[in-house]
Amino acid sequence: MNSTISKPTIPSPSPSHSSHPSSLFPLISSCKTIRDLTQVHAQFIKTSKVHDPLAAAEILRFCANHRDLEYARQVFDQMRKPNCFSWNTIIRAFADCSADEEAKEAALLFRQMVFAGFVEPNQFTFPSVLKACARTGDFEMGKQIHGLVIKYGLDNDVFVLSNLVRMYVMCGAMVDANYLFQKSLIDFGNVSKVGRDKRRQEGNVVLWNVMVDGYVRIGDFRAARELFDEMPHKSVVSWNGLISGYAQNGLFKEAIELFREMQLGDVSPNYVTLVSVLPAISRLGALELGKWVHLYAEKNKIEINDVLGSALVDMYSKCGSIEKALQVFEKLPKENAITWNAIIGGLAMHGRAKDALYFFSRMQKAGVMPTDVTYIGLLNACSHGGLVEEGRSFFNHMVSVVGLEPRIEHYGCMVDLLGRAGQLEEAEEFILNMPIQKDDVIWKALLGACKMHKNIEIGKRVAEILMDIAPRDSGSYVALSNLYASSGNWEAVSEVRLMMKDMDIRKDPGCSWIELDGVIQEFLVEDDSHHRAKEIHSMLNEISNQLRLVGYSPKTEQVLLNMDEEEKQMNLQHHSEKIAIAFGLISTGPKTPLRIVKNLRICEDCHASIKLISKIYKRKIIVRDRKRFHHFEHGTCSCMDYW
DNA sequence: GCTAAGGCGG
Repeated sequence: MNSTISKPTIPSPSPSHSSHPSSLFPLISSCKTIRDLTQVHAQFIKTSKVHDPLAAAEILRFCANHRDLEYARQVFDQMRKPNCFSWNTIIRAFADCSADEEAKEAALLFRQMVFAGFVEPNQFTFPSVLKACARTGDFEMGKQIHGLVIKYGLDNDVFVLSNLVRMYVMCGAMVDANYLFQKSLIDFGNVSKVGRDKRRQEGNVVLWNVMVDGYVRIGDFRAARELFDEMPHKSVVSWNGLISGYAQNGLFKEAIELFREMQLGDVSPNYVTLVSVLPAISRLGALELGKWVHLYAEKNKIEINDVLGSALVDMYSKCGSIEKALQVFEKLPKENAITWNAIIGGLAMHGRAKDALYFFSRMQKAGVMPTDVTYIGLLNACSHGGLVEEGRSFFNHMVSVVGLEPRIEHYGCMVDLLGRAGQLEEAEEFILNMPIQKDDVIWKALLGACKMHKNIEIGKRVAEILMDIAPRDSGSYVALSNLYASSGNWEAVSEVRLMMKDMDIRKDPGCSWIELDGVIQEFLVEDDSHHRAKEIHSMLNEISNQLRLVGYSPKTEQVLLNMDEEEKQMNLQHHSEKIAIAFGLISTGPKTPLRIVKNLRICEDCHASIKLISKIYKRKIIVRDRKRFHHFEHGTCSCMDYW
């Protein structure tokens, strides 16, 4: 199956960006920090200006914008008769906060406002309080507020309505949301009637967006897409919402496909579009498209700030271009840990352990506090570089110096680190002693290490645990089977195979892809569905002859099945990464580097043969497997055969 | 004065 990626034609820039409302109080607008504000506030108290509701509200707003809710609350509590404006500001301040506690406070404030009865909530109050209900998922309160909306006759306000729909969506009440959505469409009449009213149409788009988002949230992508396609008018947010929805739910191809489709229409991608689509590009390793996005940002004067920049760094790393990632990184503002995490993780993935450690020291010098994700990158770097002692000390550093609670991921990294280095007993010990709930992933890390070091004793033990806690997962069966196969215990192999058959558990099919001229070409294991299958097949034969000529003998230990030697060799020859490479060789000019992405880990035979292929055909071959990169050149691999 | 979309991870 192929999916097409757009050709790099860069459209013209889109006008954007909002303007800041000017303040009635120049003293307040000249404030930069809360400290500045306290001085102005003091002066306002002295001059009694603080009793001007507008002035007080602006102070309130400033605190809210600077996330100093405590101060905002004080200012609010000192108001003798807060008007509707002030209530709205304080409620909004709490509702905007991402924490549940604050959202609850917003709802509480709203109750007080209604019960006090001095001022009535208006169309500006409801969006905020509904947002708070949405955040806490307070369906009961949400319904009550819906009642109040009707009581105050605000159920035809697009802002209020879209927040009501959103509240239902976030409370998981899609039926209610949809009912309200349909009803409002009817109430508004069709689009041609409201088309003249720009504001209303915009509100209408939000309503649609919120509904599409709702279906995305409940994972109903078919309904989301249907609604999206039916939209009478799409804004850039409509596109961004679905693109990011796809990308965040593992539907990378769909995300990219939609991004491509967007370019055919009249809505131009903006900053958020790029940030949303980049993770999908990264995951698929679609370097050409990634470069296009980078160029688009530059041509359209979209600021490459830390957020977009980190996404680009990650994209270049995951698409095999660590040098380009480093280039982008150096131009970024570096006060944010995520930016550092992206480059450290990237270096780790490319096996450049020492560089990753060096960047960490730079990060510390820059005074940026590492986060738990930083340590995942560092531990990965140590793991791929065989730096066991360094890894241990990073783990300790994280806990005792930085005071971060290690999460299951960090334990996973440690097990991987110890396991890869052959310290299997210690790795097992480490798991047994960890203070938090063990999951399947952590045992799988150990099982992988057992397979790597052919330790059947521990391997069996781990596999049994795994089959108990994740009985439907093919990974543990395959790993166990490989473990037995590597020691030639074919009887045990077929036992595992039988078990899998009985339980109808299938091995995840190996799959590799290569991007050529903007098209992602995907190959499954033993794939002969490609329109150039014949040429690919003869190239595969040629490769295997060439390999034999230089004295290569296939490493058949990892083949799952008990087949005769010839069959096994044929089986290996048809691994998806080899097919992708054969296709790459016949489809590109001499010396063009080949970039392959594989969904699983690369097998030993493929690794050894690709080293030789890079020498025989004088090609740089960059393979990204499930865990990391392998740069093959002149017969060697950047992983130094340690992966 | 109010609504919709966002980067790093075993």
